[in-house]
Amino acid sequence: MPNPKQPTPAVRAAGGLDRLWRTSVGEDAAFLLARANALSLAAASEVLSPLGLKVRSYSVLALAVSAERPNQRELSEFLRLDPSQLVALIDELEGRGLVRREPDAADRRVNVVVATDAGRALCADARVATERAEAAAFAVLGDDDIARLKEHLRALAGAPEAD
Amino acid sequence: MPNPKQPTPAVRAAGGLDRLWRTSVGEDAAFLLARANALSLAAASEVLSPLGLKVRSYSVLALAVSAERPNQRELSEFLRLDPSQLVALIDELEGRGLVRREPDAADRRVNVVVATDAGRALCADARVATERAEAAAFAVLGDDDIARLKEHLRALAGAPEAD
DNA sequence: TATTGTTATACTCTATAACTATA
DNA sequence: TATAGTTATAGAGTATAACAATA
Repeated sequence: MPNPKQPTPAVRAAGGLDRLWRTSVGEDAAFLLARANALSLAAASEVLSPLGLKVRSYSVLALAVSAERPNQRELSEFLRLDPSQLVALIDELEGRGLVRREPDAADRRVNVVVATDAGRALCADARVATERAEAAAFAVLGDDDIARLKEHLRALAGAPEAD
Repeated sequence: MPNPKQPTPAVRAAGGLDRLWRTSVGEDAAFLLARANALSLAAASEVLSPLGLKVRSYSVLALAVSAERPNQRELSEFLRLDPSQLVALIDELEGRGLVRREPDAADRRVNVVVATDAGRALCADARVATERAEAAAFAVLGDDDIARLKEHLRALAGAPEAD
């Protein structure tokens, strides 16, 4: 139901939601962050769904496509998901032929997760779709503001400083 | 497990997570937003837990404390929660004597949710705690940056323009 | 007939612990 | 003995539909 419609009668009768935006909650950075995230997540989910991907599986796929050859433990820490959750995500992607587990030669316990050609193709499509959705979701801000916002979020998210 | 520790051996052997930050995922605004939100959420949850509150119940309580006298439908739309979820949240707060349902005189179907004295007191404590936690979580940014970030997030979150 | 709040239910995430195979 | 990946399971969170009271 978290899908927005027009306000219901009981809300309009009370004067609309703007009233509530003026409370302390509407000033709370954590609340704003949560809301912005929910909207961005919903936008991404919507365009990924026709491709058979969720935000989670897309982020795994995108990392598997990269040249960095991440192993499961790295994906787990980077995405802040439990290793057991990654198993399920990778199982599904592997079952669809989008991704492959390659045992590391140096340490045969670790699996490197790499994308197949099909995975690369799908990921490219998904990337176009999400970038378009993201642009729409962030359209209320100007380009400079978006750039600054991303810098700030990178800092909050704990990204390494350098460049 | 989403609780951070020091990197595991398999991660350090691969060169640390900074590699993965340099992929396209590390540039994705939606990913950054999700990560920043997860960290802020975890920080808030941690300080609210000793007060017997979760982020959800705290936001309901904070709105009930406000002078705006929100009804359940307004809370539902503002917090983007299904009405049925609010029932459970309010049931719990009411059971603890923090909140009261007051039937609206004009339309007896609607319940206005108002905080009790105990609810106000607890909310005040919770607000101090979360503000402190928030300050710590955002400490990597300067005051000006935080102010600008909040403006941007307000815009993304769909807050009304005026002031 | 429509709407508010409620109940019931199924489904998806998330968290936890125990297991295996390698080291 | 410790770690990577796996399995199994229980809990929290989420979405959906149907219901009673009121409009």
